[in-house]
Formats: sequence, structure tokens, C-alpha cells
Amino acid sequence: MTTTTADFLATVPLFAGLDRTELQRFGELTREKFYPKGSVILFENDPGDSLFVVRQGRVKVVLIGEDGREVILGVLGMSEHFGELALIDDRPRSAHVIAMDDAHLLVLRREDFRRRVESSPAVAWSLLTELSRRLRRADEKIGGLVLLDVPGRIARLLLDLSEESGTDTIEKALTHQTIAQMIGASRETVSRAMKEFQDANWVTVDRRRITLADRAALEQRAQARL
Amino acid sequence: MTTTTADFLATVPLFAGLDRTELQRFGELTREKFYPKGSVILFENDPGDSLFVVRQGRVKVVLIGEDGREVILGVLGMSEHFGELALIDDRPRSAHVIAMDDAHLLVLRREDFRRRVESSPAVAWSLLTELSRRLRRADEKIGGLVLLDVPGRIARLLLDLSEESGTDTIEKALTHQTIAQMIGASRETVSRAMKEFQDANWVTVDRRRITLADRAALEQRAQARL
DNA sequence: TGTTAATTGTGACTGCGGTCACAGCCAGCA
DNA sequence: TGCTGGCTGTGACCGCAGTCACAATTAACA
Repeated sequence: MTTTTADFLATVPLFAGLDRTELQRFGELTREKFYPKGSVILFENDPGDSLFVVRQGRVKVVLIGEDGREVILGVLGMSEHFGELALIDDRPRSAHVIAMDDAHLLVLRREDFRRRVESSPAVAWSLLTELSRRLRRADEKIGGLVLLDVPGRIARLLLDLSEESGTDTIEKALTHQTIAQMIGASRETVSRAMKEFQDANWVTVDRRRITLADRAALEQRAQARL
Repeated sequence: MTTTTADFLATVPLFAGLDRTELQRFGELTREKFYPKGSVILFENDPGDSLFVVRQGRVKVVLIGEDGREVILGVLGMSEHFGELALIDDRPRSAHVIAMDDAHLLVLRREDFRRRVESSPAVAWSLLTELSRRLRRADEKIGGLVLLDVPGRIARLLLDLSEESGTDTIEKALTHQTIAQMIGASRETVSRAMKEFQDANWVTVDRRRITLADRAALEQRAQARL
């Protein structure tokens, strides 16, 4: 079992650069946790002292307005991690994290993690790289929210998702509701825009599987940048 | 002159934890640059291999839409730094940076900086802390853009600015135009909202110096979060 | 496979906030 | 100290997208 955990950790970008022995030791510091679909893994404003790595399932990072509206900051899947901010700066959790499927997570406690980061420049560097990537994405998202209309934001989201899957097809099976929360729009508006995209033959949708048919047109639609 | 540079570096949070000798050596790796008000310090999408520290003046980090509209991601002043993302992940610049005043900057080249980060855990940790802070801010901003109306976003901005200055007064002398670009709104709407805030006696404005008179009311207005 | 729940499609209505167009105003500098 | 350019205040107008209300469709699972 411990071996399996170490094998899994080897697939996590954050731990790239650690050798087998280190992964093994790391694996032993890990606790396993299971969360049913829909359950809240951590709450905004809670004090936090653990880092989570997704082993199975998907989780969403969300802000929730006082009226109950959700903003999805990110969706994380296998081998991705969350909860590191509170470990780095000792501040409370910046958002809620909710299981989108039954999820299997590995949990690392602050001190174990910090020791690793401090003793291993490779891990520290991975973490810097990862935070950089997120910061770029966050800034792009801010730009998109201000500069693009809803169809433009959807077009960009679709291009991003296809890029991260490496193909023209998005398997993730996102509902319009979820897409809406990812781009800051209403479900109905997403519905209408997706319809337009299909009518224009920019995308085809089959059982929630979205295929990009005219990447150029989508890129055009998503371009508000110079 | 070199001594002065080292003294200055000592005031930069990023370099907290370095001792005098190290600061001194660091200072020697530094070039000085001057940019007149309005000049572009770096362009989005350019390859980048330097880190900048603001010694004097203010700079704005902006995205520019193809129609010319600007989104201000941040305003940086003395002892703050920018340009580290491209150093960490070797990707192109994520935004433009423009001098808001005549600006005096210190420039560090990638390799010198990397060597420092890799050899000094204290600097690596400062950098992680700083990126965490920015990521939290960016996520909050995304939440604000989606969940708050324009007056709400202004209220939150004012509270943030007053917090970072430590007093009830914001000296920064921001124009409505600048505020508008910071919160993703039009100049006219900001004008109207600021008027309302003044009529309600939530703030007073004298020669672009904004004083918060009723913090509680502003907090109320900015609260979309549970 | 039938029943129920979740998701999607669409029309009607509304309002926030963007744009345009000026009219004062302040402020720096020549 | 007057002139010029940037900043601010305000009205008129309008369009994107949110909300509400259903109907139609699809997925989940017993």
C-alpha cells in the first residue's frame, strides 16, 4: 500500500525531482481521506494546516456569495493539489473546496510539508512554478471578465480546456451551470451562447462531450487582447 | 552609491533575511534604470529575463484590450517588485508595466536572481509568500468582479487601499479613470458612485485625498461574501 | 425499463452599467 | 495670471445579460 502511494506521488508534478527513497518517506507522512460527491473538503476562512493532493475524482475551488451564488475559481483533478497557500503564509483558507465526484485525497500536514520544501530546492522550485502558473491564469481570468462578453469568455474557456487535454475534444462533461460559474455568467446565457456556437459549427456537442470544430473562429471570438 | 543600494535592498521584503554582506553583493549585481512618466517598462508577450524593484515612483501592471481599454492588475510602489513570473517559469511577460510617475528602478538579471533563490531558502520563502499574497488578491478580485456591482467593488477597493496605508486616509491620489480601470468599470459610473458615497457621508474627498468616514457602511456595501 | 431528478432550451421582461455628449473645474506651467 | 489640458459631474440613451417561468429533453438509478 505504501509502495502504491509512493508510485502515485511520483506522478505529481509538485514532487518531480524527488528520488524513490524520498518519495517513499514522503508517502509515509501522508494520510488518506475520502470525501463523497458534494461534500465540503474545506471552508473559506477556516484556519488550515494541510496540503491536499487529489488521487481520484475532481474537486472545485469556489467562492460563495452571501446570496448563495458560486464562483468557481478552478477545477482540480488527478495529481493536482490545493491548500498550499495557507501552508505558505499561515493565513486562513481563501476559498471553499468541494468534491465534484467521490474523491480520494492524500493529506500532508504543514510541518512535514514545510520541512520538505525547505530542505529540497527542487520542491520549492516546483511550487514557485505552480504558483506562477496559477497567477498567470488568475490574471488572464480577470482580464477576460473585464474585456470579454459572455460568448467570448466561453470561447476562451473552451480553448483552455482543449489545450489542457491536448486534443480538440473536451471530455470533462461540464454542465452549463458549471461553465456559467467558471466564467461568471448565468446558466441561461451559457445555454444560448453554446447554441450559437453549435449553429455556427464552431463546436459540436454529443452527450456533454464538446469537440472544437473551428478553433480559429473561437480564437477570434475570444480575442480582446492586442 | 553601492552602499545606498544595499541599504535600499534591506527595505525590500523579498530580501528580508539576507545579511549585510549578502545585500552588498546583491547590490553589485544590480543595474539602475530610469523611466519617464507614461513610458512602457515592459510589454506583454515579450520574452523577459529580468526582475525589477521599484526604488522611486509608481508603476501599473496592465492588460490592454484590442480596443485599447486598459485593465489595471496592480499598482506597485516603493520596495515592491515585478517581473518575477517570467524568471520563474521562463514564459513571456504576462502583462504590460507602465510608469505612472517618473520611476527609478533596480534591475536584476535572471541568472543572478535564480542563483540567489536557489542558494538562499529565505529568499525562496519570501518569494513564495509574496506569490501567495498575490494569488489571494487575484482570487478575491475575480470574486468581486462576479459577485459585486460597481459601487460594491469601489467600496472594497477603498477598504483595501486604506488597509494597506494603515490609516483612514488614502493619499494615493487616484483619478476616477484609474479607479475605473482597477475595478473593471467606466469612469462615469465611478464618478456617480463616488458622489453617492460622499452624499451618504461614507467618505470625504478633498483634492483627491479620500478619507473613509463610515467604514462599517462601506464594509456592508462590499459584502457579497458569506 | 419506468420513474424521478437533473439538465437544457426559450421567450418575456428588466435593469445595471456602458457609451456619447457636453458643461464646469481645477491645476500646472508658460 | 491667464491658458490649456486633464479631470469630474450629469443627462440621455441603449444593449448585454440577468432573472423568472416553463417546457422539453436527457441522465440516473431503482
